[in-house]
Amino acid sequence: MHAYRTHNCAALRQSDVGETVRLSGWVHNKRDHGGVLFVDLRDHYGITQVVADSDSEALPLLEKMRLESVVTIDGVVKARDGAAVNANLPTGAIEVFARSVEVQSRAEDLPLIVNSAEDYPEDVRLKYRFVDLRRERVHANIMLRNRVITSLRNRMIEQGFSEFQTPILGASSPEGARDYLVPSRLHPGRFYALPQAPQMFKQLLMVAGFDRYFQIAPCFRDEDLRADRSPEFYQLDFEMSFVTQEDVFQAIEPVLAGVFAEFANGKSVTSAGEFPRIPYREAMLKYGSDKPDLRNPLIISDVTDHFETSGFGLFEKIVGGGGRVRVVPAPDTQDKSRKFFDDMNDWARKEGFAGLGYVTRKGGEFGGPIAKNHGTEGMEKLYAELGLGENDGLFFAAGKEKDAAKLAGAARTRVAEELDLIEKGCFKFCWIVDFPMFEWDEDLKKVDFSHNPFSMPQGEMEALESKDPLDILAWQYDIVCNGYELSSGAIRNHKPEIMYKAFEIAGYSQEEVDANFSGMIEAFKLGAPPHGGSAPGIDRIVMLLADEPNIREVIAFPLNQRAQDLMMGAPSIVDAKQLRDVHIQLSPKAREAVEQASDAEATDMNSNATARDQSPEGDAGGES
RNA sequence: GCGGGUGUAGCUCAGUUGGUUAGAGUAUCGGCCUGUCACGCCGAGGGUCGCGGGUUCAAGUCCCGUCACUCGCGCCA
Repeated sequence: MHAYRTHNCAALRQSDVGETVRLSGWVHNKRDHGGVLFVDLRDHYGITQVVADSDSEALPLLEKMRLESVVTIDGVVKARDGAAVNANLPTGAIEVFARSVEVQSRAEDLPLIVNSAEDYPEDVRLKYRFVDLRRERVHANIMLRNRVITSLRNRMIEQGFSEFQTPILGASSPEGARDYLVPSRLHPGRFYALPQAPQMFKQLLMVAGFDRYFQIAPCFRDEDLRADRSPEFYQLDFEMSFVTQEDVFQAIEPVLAGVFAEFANGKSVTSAGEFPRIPYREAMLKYGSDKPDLRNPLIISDVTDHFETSGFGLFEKIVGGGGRVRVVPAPDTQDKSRKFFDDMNDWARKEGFAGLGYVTRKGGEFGGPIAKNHGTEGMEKLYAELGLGENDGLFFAAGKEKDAAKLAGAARTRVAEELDLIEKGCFKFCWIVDFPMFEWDEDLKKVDFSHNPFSMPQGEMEALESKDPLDILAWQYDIVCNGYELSSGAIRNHKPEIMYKAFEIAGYSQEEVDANFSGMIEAFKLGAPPHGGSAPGIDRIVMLLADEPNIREVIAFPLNQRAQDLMMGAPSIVDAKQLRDVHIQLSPKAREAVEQASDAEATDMNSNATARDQSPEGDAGGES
């Protein structure tokens, strides 16, 4: 007989009755009836009820066994009597009568309870993640993640992509997010950077002639976190040669639509080939966002021209100053109280906006200060143009175009949530296309890249030379699903002269470009195919499929919101020798912080830090 | 960096206008119980009310500061 098990904890059925079996697992739950004891034995696969009574030598041992101890049970499979059958359990028709038990590992008092769906504070969950991961929901999430990644990989291979690995220790790039830096021992004063994305390398793979690359790529960004943002995350990174934007869309839509349909659990999914394409400017107007949630039926409209001359002075002033007025409909709000509308305004102010105006309409009757000042005739004209009914309210966002769009976008989401208008049970995809190549940087008073500087401008060199930079669009696109940005991608700029020109428009000299991006520029001078790609975020895909509001729920060992690993104590204090090895000296401020932390950890037994941190010699922990 | 929320037993939470010895559930320990599956019943232990300061005869409760976690903004694809 196998040392630990003949079956897993989900395997046994009616047909196994009478078999002598050996099961191993965790003590999930116990029900002690004095003369008879029930133990729910759990492993990765499921739960089997183990029973022991006074005829079994296992009884006294099992009685004393704490929850989450690991045991091996030898016993016999018995059928359960009719009333005792548990229909909720796949193994519910049988139980294992325990003859003997071997204790593999005794559990002490638990910091959180595995057999409960109770919500625990995240710091407790993350510090004891190995226990947390035993719980049904997170365990299922991590397994879903595994299946999603396997499916993505297979689908990419089916599409003719090959998987490659790219370096983790790379060069720092001044573009984009802050890098995680790694000091170099062999090269004093120099640093590696962890990849924000394998951007350069995947493009170089195209230059190297591999044609279709993909990778389940780890990416790192040293920026502040959000519920849907982790400092380390995985992307389905891919790149293709000799393709147009359309080719990229046709390659990836079946992969995403396919994997979502596979794991959507009954939810509907936008079909491959039917992802709507929404130009960036249209998205900003109609949805007030470049990642619109298309489950939300509300559409924003621009009504600026109605308020050029209006009795409503505030809007007239904003419009006169070049601002815009955007509106979000609030359909069928005839029964909503004044408080509903005032609360929306309070919410907008709390979010840092100037305020959210509103008009009520109940049975055709307009209400609210804007309607009063603007006049019934003006309001009717406005409503007719927008196609609104006699019970539809209207929220107003006014200000500079960017602010008005942003407020309208936030209000669109808020109104739809309040009125419960968001369609359920579906995944709605879209492409956001035609991103502007450049934007006006208000702080630096100059033109700058609005997104990725390595995207090909639409119209290429001719556009750069002849058009207003702010009117130039890029072959750049995002995939959005239910309001989450799943990926961004582009047809790359593979022509050095166009790249120099684009950087010149953004105020960078050829020397600066050469200094920062010499590797790629050199490559493009030695025969580069036109190429493009994208990189859907895997954590976000799993998060959507698992219907989780937080990315950490689908990562086995996530960092907390301050980018710490509460279980292993990262980032940790390192000893002086390690610092010397990599030619690093701490600033006075850093040294002070380290000393304070060491003192605090030495005295504070409630500290989250592990004992390892306290060892000044640094020789106590790890596997080195 | 900024704003919101939270912080009371190992864990989840309650705690009134400031007023007796800070409660419940769960976990743990002890006792009872032969058919439960969130088993049930009886009992016990377990508290620096995040921390520091202040107001007061009296603070979990009010005020100031601070720390931690979290959500959002800034930042970031």
